Amino acid sequence: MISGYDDIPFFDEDPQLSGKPPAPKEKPAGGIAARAMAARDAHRTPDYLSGLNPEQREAVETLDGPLLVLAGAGTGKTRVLTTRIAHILATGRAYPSQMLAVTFTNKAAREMKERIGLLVGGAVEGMPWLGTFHSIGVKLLRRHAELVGLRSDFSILDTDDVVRLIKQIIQAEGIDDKRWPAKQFAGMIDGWKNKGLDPAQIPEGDARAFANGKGRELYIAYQNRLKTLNACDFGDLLLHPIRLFRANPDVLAEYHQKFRYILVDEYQDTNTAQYMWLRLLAQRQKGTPQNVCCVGDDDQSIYGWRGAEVDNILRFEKDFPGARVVKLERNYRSTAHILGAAGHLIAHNEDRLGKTLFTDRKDPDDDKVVVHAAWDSEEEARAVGEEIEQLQRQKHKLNDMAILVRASFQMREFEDRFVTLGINYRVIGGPRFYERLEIRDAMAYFRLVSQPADDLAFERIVNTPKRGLGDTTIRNLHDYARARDIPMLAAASDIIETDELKPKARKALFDVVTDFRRWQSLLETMPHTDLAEQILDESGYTAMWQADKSAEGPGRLDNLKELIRSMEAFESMRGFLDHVSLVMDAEQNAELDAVSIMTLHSAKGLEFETVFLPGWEEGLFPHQRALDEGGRSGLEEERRLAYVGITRAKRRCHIWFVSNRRIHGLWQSTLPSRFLDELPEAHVEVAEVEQSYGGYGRGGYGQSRFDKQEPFQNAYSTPGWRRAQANRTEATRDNWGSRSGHAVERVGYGESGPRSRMIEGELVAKSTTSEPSKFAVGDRVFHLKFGNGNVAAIEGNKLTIDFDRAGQKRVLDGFVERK
DNA sequence: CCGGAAGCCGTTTTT
DNA sequence: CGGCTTCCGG
Repeated sequence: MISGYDDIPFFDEDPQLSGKPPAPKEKPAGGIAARAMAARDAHRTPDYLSGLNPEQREAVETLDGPLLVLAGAGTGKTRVLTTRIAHILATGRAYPSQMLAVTFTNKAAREMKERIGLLVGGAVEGMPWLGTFHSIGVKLLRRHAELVGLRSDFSILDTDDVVRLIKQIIQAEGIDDKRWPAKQFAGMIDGWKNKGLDPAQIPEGDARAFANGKGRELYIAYQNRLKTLNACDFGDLLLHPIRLFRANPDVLAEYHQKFRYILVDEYQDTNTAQYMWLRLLAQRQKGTPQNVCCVGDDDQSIYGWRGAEVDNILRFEKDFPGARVVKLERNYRSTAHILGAAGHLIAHNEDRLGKTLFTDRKDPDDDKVVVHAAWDSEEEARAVGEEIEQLQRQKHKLNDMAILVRASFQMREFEDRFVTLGINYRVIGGPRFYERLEIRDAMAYFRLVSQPADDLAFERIVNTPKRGLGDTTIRNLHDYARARDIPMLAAASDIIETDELKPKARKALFDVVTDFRRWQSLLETMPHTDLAEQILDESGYTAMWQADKSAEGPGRLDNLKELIRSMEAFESMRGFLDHVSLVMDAEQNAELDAVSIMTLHSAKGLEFETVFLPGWEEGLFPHQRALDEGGRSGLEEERRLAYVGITRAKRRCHIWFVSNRRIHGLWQSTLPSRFLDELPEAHVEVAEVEQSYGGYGRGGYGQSRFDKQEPFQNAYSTPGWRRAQANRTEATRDNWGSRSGHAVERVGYGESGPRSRMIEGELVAKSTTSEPSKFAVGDRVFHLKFGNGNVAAIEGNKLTIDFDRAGQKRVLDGFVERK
């Protein structure tokens, strides 16, 4: 069971505690037994500490006072964090409930819980205050909602709700929402909240920048509206607790007393609001030590563009006087070449505390980091595909390989290629489970049942499925509700008693109101999963998808079932709603052996035996916009991103750049990234021409931009490299080896359509068997990526197809359908 | 209410 | 160029 927030009593979580915090055990009382135990413990290193290196151990054992752990990539950061917690528990310095441990993502929180569980044994039932900034914020707010003008059953709005709400507000103010898009304003509000700014505090310039000086006014209107809706946006989950603590020192003092140890992971990613939040909780009265431990890596700060303040970590020692700083630089992940390359690159940054990763690993067989050139992105994908096949032949698992791109549009080329080659892949990132239409609809039903003031939920589902409650009726109802300052559901309840609506609409609305009344009355008594199912059935929502004849229908019904199933892990509807608002992960299919494709941003924290880093070209990486908008610090963040990319690799790192890339539909020649020039020759080699340097007959482009450039002062002017340029041959045909099935997994992608973004799990072409193909030469077929074409030849399950637009390709038959 | 057509934009993403 | 959104018309 995943523990909800409301099952945990406030101060006496620990049965042993009987209402009082435990006496710290560092000074054993005078009893003989106690002294004996202390003596024994002094001579024995607990198991969990042995095996740590000296720095890690210092980070674990420095318990009193502020501590900053600068943990380089692959230096055992999570191990230190979890061991530290285990150590605090084992030495009896605090109960699990007296530790506040904050992470950025739910994934990180989950991982930490698991690993603590392994260390401490099942004894610790999670830690109630281990979670993301936001989930802990929710927990605080549920307890003290009334102090910030909310009720404790408040709703949490996601970005989509927020935009819709803002749009309404903009329109209500009589502002042209074309000229002043709600989305943009939502972004501005988010930015202000990241900085911890109330409407009164936003800079005058910002306030003027939107809608002819109405920025502040709109922000105020938005906050008022949220209050009426009894709702929070994500920013509020941080800001309300800050307000609450500032306005209620007594409440803050309770938490000061409660949290004996505070831990923050990924400190380099904290924004100003999170920083203020932390300062409030960490700054105790004079005399008591601030047991704050922040762990982070300034070299891996890659979220400046969304409000993260690297400065927080750079300034730690000033903020927390007397802080100890421990650097973890011994790397357990990568080869010396990989570390050498990454280290040399990141040394070009000025704004850093300065760390150098090292390893004892000495293996002459280790590969250097390899830089490859390709003619264009298609060739890049083809060559990467060939390398992957090569590795596969050497028995490397696809799960150990990843392609990390700067921008998601780069993924497509690789996907296309892998589909063609039959290489399994999974795409990580993008829209997720909870964002799917049917999930959001279902959630709106549940939200409205448990929080009747949630007008956004009401408006979302009042006419879904269709009930004949069109725009006119809804607008009437909306006005009616606003005029009386009551929620729309309540307004609906009133209005059906009047004759303001046409009989048909009135009846439909009556049914809706009656349904919700009934469901609300069941909320307390009926198990929430049963209720959820009943809601979806009785509302006609399930039936709506059952009646849907399109291809998506069945999938959506499956997703709804999955939603209900996932509710079982929660104790209440409320707990479940919080979970879905805050935790957006989709589960992965771990069974499937597949190459991972993701952005560099989502790769942070992961590691792979082999990493491919395509697209190292000026303009793409570093990205032009980062340079334009961020100047030097923008460039440095890009460089950190490159550093993150390289340091994901354990054994092999292959970097690519192309000479021509299609940008917004136009072919442009591109220059190799400056980051390539910043790699050290000692650890990097430039690939000789390996296999095909085809250009698919694009011989005319043979003059590469490259050849016209100033001579490179590094390896790219080597003979091998020049030969690579010269040796471009005509296209080699696709190289079909025999291989078994193929599967595509879309982790976290919702919605299907022409470009399917569904998790497909195992699918499509199961084998290379000799089973006779169900296609015949001459068949007219359709392929998802290549469009329509005619079958030209068949070998087993592989078809050669002349596509109308894409030319001749060889494709597994599972990927096409007969027209 | 649905669907075609026109227009717009074009990093990175969590909560 | 092309994908996605939005808008208007049937």
